[in-house]
Amino acid sequence: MATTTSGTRRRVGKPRGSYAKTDEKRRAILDAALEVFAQSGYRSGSIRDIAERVGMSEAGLLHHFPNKSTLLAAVLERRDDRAVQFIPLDENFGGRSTVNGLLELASYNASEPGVVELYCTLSAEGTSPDHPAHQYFIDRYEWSRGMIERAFTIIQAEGDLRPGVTPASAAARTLAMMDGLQVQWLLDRDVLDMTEELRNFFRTIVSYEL
Amino acid sequence: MATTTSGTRRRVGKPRGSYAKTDEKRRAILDAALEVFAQSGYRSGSIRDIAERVGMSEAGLLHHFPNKSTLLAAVLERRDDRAVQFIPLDENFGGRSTVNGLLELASYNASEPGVVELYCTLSAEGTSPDHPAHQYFIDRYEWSRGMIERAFTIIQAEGDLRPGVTPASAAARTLAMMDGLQVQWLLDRDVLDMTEELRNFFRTIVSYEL
DNA sequence: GTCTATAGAGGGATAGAC
DNA sequence: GTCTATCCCTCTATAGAC
Repeated sequence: MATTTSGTRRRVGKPRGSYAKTDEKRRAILDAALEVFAQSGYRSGSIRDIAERVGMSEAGLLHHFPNKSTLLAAVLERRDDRAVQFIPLDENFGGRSTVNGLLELASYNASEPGVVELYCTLSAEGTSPDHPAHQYFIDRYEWSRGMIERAFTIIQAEGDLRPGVTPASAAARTLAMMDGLQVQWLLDRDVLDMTEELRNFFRTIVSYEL
Repeated sequence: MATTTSGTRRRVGKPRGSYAKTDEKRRAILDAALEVFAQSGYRSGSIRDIAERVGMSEAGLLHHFPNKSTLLAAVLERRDDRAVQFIPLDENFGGRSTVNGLLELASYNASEPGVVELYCTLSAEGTSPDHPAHQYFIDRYEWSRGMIERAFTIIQAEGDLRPGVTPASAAARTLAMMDGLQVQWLLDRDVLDMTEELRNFFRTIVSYEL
């Protein structure tokens, strides 16, 4: 096999080193796009703004990404594993490790306001059926709920889920709590400690010490 | 006192009846604006779209509201008491009645997707400091947290708050839960019962039967 | 790979006629 | 109170030069 495809780029018959600058540009564009989409949302965020931040023209930017929605998809794809990396998913997947991972994620989020803004803004915007990221968010929530539900099921089997709590309900409520805390935190970062409140929430769900 | 001011309108020296049609138009505009701002947000929602829905020109609409942000303020002001009406605020304010009121509010919300969309979309958009509704949402959350905190303080005094739960934390988390459930509900209305999940949440906060 | 130029759509707001 | 006409801005995307 002589061809490798990475996204839409083709790297056939040329030395890799000559693409270093292109990849750097792409990364710079994605960083700027994250900022802009986070602050203005997708619909109101402009390619012009992104291009300015990265120091190039709109046409220059569109050489790397054919259009705006492709750029959004690339931003989401790039940041997607961010959350997942906090949770051991393979054979090390466990109940308590997932809960701890979510707490660490909340803590990490508090250090990256831009990313919090991005997901908060885009998930609300993305509730519209005609939004380019609509299906992305549907899939993302479905997957996350399932993952967290499995974690709580394990905790329940260990006898550490509080009476009356079901794994499915607790999973949906965990995501809701994380999302909702972010809104209040973005409005006023001093009014609320996201990690501490998420921990308080978990204390009402599981019976072991946290 | 010969003058009455209602918003920016002045009704001096003319019979009230002659304004019935104007008020009707204003209401129609506000209804359309709610739909548009709910579906597209403030920044991407257009006066043009709102005017079309109400069957008039942009200039005609702008006769009633001088500009776009004034229109947004009017939409928010009009729908603001919606939530408050579910909670007895005067001398009848109480712990359990507030919790019940919030459950009824969640139930009402599920029957008015447009209003849920509006607040979900705008509160996320409004986290930006330059958004015209930014301060509105800061004030709104602060007021709501205080109100709910007072309710939980009463419940605590009655010995019905679960051990380890503080009124302030429970208040912030109650709002977070309501907001977060709405996002998931808007993405897929069959995946989740907002009222039931809010009730499940309250069960982890208070110790009396719900 | 990046630019200029431009097309073509859509937006907020104002002036002035009726 | 509502309209048409208009101004001037912003936006995405494409064509084609370099």
